[in-house]
Amino acid sequence: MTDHPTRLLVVDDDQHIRALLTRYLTQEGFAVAGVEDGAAMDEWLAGNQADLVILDLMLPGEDGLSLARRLRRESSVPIVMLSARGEDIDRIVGLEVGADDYLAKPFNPRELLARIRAVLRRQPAADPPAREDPEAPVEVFGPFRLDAKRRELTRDGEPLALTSSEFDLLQVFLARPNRLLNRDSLLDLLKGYERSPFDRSMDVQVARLRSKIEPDTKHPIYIRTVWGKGYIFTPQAEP
Amino acid sequence: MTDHPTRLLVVDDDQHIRALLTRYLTQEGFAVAGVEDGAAMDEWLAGNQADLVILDLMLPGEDGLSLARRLRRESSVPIVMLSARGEDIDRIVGLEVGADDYLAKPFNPRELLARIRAVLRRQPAADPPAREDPEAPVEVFGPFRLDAKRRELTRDGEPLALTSSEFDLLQVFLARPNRLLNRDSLLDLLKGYERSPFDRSMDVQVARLRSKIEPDTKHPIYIRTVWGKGYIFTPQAEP
DNA sequence: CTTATTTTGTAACGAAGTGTAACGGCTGGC
DNA sequence: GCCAGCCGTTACACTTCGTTACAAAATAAG
Repeated sequence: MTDHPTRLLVVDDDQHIRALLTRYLTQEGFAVAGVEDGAAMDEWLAGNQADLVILDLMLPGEDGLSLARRLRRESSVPIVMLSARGEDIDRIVGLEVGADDYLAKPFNPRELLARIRAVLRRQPAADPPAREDPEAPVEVFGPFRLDAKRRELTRDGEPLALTSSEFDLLQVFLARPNRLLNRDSLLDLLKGYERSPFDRSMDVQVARLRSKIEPDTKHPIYIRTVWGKGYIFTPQAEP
Repeated sequence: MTDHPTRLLVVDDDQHIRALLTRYLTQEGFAVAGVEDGAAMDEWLAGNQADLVILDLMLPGEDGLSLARRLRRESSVPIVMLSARGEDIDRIVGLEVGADDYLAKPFNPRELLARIRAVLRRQPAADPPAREDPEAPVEVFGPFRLDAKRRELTRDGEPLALTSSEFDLLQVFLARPNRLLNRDSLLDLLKGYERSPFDRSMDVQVARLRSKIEPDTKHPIYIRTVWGKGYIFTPQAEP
């Protein structure tokens, strides 16, 4: 679970609307920043991070549609668009551009709030692997090559089928090489919830992953057990 | 149906009126720009396109009548004239010059709105040539090429028939590359309604789309499943 | 060293999630 | 009205993954 308030960025050239939204949404528990156009948005995002962007369609300079496309290309931050147009055709335009929801002006702030919450709720809360690696989408260890974007693992170039959670687990290990990871941490990282006393699911997951990547599961070289403590992932040099 | 808001240009030297009209007409769903005289109008039109021009009769420098004549000479954009003088003679002169309608100050914004709509309705969408959008609505992934405007998909140049909802789905994916999209979001984006607990329609739609674009549906490379979460679209580099 | 206790590995089971073929209601063209 | 095609629903097979049970391994106790 996050330990900071959800950060919203409002991009609208109307000072009045920015003030209104900032006041209202702050009051609802969000951290709200407001900027007036795309250039200011870029500047703000260079130094800050948003959990959701509220984007006006009509902006001076680069317009909202174009901004949304740009945002989408470089991040997966949820977008809610505001627009004066409310017809169905607009919904499609919004979709094409990659917005998550769409609201026609004039709007009821309560409705905007509801949509923001709905979008955030739908946002897969705990996808640790997805935000694990903003930089390096491809990791190599031994004969393996893991592509985070495509969620694909290959050994010597041959694709090796992992299930979703096996992949997530491997990614968590890969991001923390040579580090002891206990079962509680792993479960928290992967599922986002507390581990109950007799939960063995991590053991089983580790066993399943080992069976796919270890040359000899009896003597694992990648994922080693530290008795009474947890597991350590040790990437091997290429053979 | 147009795929952008109707763009209005207000030419009036009174800052107050420009602000009023901009606010009011924006709220009614138009994209509104305001300039204060003929020179500014020319400048604006050099870089933008208007679907209708609202022109004050009394202007500093070149007056509204003259502007209307010039506009008429070089384009067929509809013109609504505003004037402080409300006599019949002016009305006739305004129309004679080529304006499409005429309104005396002080006017009720609602009436202006009604006249704008009436003029636009009369205008038989006769401007397809002028309407080319700067954004290329064409996306490329792998051997595919998706043209949003024509709603066409081609593979290696060969047209590939998609149904309209398959096309919509692909478009939604394409606008959100490398991003986990759960079934709730997809259904909301595509159909606009909540997903009921056992709704499998997205699964079926995804299967149908896969069968048309994936080389091997057993091992999809474009639309991958994340078990328990949703789908991720990963555009591949060109082969 | 022998035995008891704790921890781990893994096979097996079953609930839940997913792929997809088949069915049928609906719509739009003729 | 007929036909074709679209698409939501359903059914069923298959996959995934948490749980459980039990054996093996590691450690602690005697």
